[in-house]
Amino acid sequence: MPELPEVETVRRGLEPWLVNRKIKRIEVLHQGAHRGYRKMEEIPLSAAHGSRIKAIRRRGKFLWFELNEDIALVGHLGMSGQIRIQSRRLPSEPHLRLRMDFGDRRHEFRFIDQRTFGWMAIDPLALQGSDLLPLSVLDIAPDIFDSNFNHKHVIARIMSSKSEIKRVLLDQSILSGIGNIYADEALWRAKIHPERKAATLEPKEISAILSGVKQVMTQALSRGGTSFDELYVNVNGESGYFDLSLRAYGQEGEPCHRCGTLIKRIEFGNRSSHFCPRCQPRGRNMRAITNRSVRTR
DNA sequence: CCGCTGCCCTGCAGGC
DNA sequence: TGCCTGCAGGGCAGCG
Repeated sequence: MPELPEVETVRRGLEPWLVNRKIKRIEVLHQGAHRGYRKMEEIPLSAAHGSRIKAIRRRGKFLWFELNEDIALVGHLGMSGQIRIQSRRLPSEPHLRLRMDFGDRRHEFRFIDQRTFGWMAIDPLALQGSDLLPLSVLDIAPDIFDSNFNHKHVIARIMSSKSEIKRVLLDQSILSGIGNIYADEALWRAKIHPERKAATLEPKEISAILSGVKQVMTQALSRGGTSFDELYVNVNGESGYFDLSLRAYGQEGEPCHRCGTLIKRIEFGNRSSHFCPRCQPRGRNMRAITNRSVRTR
């Protein structure tokens, strides 16, 4: 599942191939790959034909190619999206959704997406402060590596939420780039229960979560950066290059690396949270709400 | 305005 | 063996 470190790895991998190159042709092989984003006016991807890619930028999990001061080609990998610089001669992948000719004799850009939650679209750029952002990114908060990231402001926003901290961490309008995996990992590092109400957290505890986020993402980035070769600019989601370092996510029934207590999995909404019941206690304020996690066994 | 649920989609694992 | 169900989870629409 591509979260910030995976998208950033893709961005870094694409830069040497695409910056200053001209988009010759984009071919959409699956309509879903170019579905209208929100109520955005749908501009055909062919509008990018002939444009030079000035820069490749990222905020949170959103990636975009800046084409000029007015327009960008924006992409989101969704859950299963992959971007590869691939030999033109290789046959189409089973879930190839879009390909782009960027003027390289031997290689082309391929967008592959099994579950089709990903998309690419032409999006007008707008000024936000000193940043040029695609319209679809205007509501996305700066991520933890962004120079606009404001630690105090984010702490205040988290504390003013009425939700559980896990939900808040997944809210891309407060702090972007975090998905289910990194949320669980950061909470494990900070020793905070995923169902703690955000408003009950001390600033110190939120700082611990934020540094957990930064640590685990930095670690993932350093590994992701070493895992791709010349042709593949993306990380292979299935290879689990980061699995070795996972302490909570997907570790149900495994002993906690700190205390040996078995990691527990609980449902929330349509998804799940993984945590150590001993290192990450609910805290007094949670006891009244539910004992669902106890009932699962 | 805010918070939460349901939904989009496909492949795969596990149960019967 | 084959069918069915549930699960994976990004983010949005729509509801209360």
